[in-house]
Amino acid sequence: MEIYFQLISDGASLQKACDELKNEPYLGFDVETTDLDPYKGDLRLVQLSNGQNTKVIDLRPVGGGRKVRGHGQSKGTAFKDKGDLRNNPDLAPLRELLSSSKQVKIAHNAKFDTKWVRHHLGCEVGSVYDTYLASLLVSAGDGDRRHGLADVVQFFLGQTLDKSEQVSDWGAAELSHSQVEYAARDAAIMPEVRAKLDERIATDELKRVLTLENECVVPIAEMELNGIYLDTGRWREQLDKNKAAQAKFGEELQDMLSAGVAQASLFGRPEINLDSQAQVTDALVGLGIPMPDTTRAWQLQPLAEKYPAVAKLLEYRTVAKASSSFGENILEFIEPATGRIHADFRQIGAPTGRFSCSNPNLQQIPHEAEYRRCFMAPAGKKLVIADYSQIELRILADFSDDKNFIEAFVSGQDFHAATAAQVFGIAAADVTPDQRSFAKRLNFGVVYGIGASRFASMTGLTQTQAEDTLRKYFATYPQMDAWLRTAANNVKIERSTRSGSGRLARFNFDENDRSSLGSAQRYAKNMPIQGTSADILKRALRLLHDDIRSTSAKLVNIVHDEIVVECDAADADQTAATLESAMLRAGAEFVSKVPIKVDVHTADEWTK
DNA sequence: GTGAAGGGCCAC
DNA sequence: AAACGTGGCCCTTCAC
Repeated sequence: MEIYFQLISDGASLQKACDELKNEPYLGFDVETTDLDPYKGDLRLVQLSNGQNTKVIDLRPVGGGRKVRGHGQSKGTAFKDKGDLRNNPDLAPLRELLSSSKQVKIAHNAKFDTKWVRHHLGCEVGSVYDTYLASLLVSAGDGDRRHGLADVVQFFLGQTLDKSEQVSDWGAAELSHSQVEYAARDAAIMPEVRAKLDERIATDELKRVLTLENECVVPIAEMELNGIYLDTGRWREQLDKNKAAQAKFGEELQDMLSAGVAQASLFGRPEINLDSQAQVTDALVGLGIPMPDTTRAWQLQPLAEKYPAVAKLLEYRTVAKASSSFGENILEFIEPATGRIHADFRQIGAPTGRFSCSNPNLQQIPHEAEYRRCFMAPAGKKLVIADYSQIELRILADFSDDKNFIEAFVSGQDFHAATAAQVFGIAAADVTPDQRSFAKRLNFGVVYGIGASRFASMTGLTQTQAEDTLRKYFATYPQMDAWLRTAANNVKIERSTRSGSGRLARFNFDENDRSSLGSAQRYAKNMPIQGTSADILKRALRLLHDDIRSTSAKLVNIVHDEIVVECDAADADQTAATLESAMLRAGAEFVSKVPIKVDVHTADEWTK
């Protein structure tokens, strides 16, 4: 497939090229780089295309090479030769085109491209259409579908896209004709991909959620570039404590277990791999302990009181987990160029719309202060930390329109105590700690579709008592009960459900398999709630992004219902007000019958 | 050696 | 599969 493209490598040609494209409503947009990490590599090419007319802009970060095989050569000086690309006046037309919101830039996984433009060209991409996110939305959680550009092009256009040049050497002094053509083709195809995708987006009624997602790309790109500061001294201190505890508990456990091993050798205690469930289980059985089918903590807990070795194993597991998952490895993610951690956030990490995070996962840092206090504001800065209070329960109350549940929120009292009072039919002041605890577990469990047996085992109630408490709970909130039942029933009828923004999830279950149906039904109850919570967070991120643009505030982390912003110490109060406002406005766009509550505070450390 | 699967556990 | 939803990371075990 031959396509028309033009290679640009001087200021005059760039100006002309940008003029040609500046009235297009949509532009295919792509970049080629020498690394996946903008802090490590160079930005080599920026491609823009209206579908017919494609410009490949060579920023030529490597010195020396001036020729591109098979192409005419430009007369001017290479962009990079004039120093930092961010200040190069020859690139002004490109920056203007990219940062304009009049031309929607269509890119596949636009977070990647916008990060490079932000860091290397110093400008924010104005308006984004992400075909990767659009494809994910259309697939509605079908995990079997792939969403690479080649897969999406194949699926929506029926064309085969050759991606073999993707991993070629983009730092080469001379790019081959094949490389440049590949680069041009990836940008040139985007308008057509968007057009086809958009038809599906329209018929599946996904316009609102796609807008939500597209508007969130740049805020997330910036958050990844911002990174978060981790005090390595503090982290090492905690890590050393854990290592010492692991060694100590390991020794003690080893001693206790060896008593149950048959062949105690002449050479001393036989070594057991304490991280092997199989070996540890064998040893515990050898001690005469009746072992349950799994050795997971919740199963072992009841045995811990009677058997010291089990208690020791649980202690060991806790510190072993801490020193493996939350130890040295996290320090390796600190980027030398910034001294900060730049994790990867997947915007549609779950079909519900929740983010996922990796390398490292900043959403699973233990809640204990010993860990969180290591994530800090650098000198002269503050962290502003805000989280939605019981957002999922408020969404459930709003969606189900349950009078009593809404009342529990509107009253503004301690929410779990208020539900306890309603469920047990007593005055709020008379609620015992036990009753409040039951109500709290129920409130949380209900959004996951908890059953009586699970509730019984987590509270210590008998099956009958648990069933009775659940019955009372749902009798107190009849509209909520009805909403959840309808959600479960719709699995078989509609075979799909949606969040507040219209995010779609289709069900995949085996009609004849009860547990498969059951799990689909629990998902159907949970997805609209979890999904709307994600919608609200994403909307808040966009509103926040626009509100802090010209301030010292920077987004540094998000954890499902929490937003962490770093700013100059002097701006902390203003930032807190801005953040709270953005989150409240976002909530109000999806929830109207229940007040949204945001807890916000300012600190030097990421702690409550 | 490498990679997938299984078990376990951290977050919300 | 904890008959409670969504993720990622670490370790062992087992197949290639």
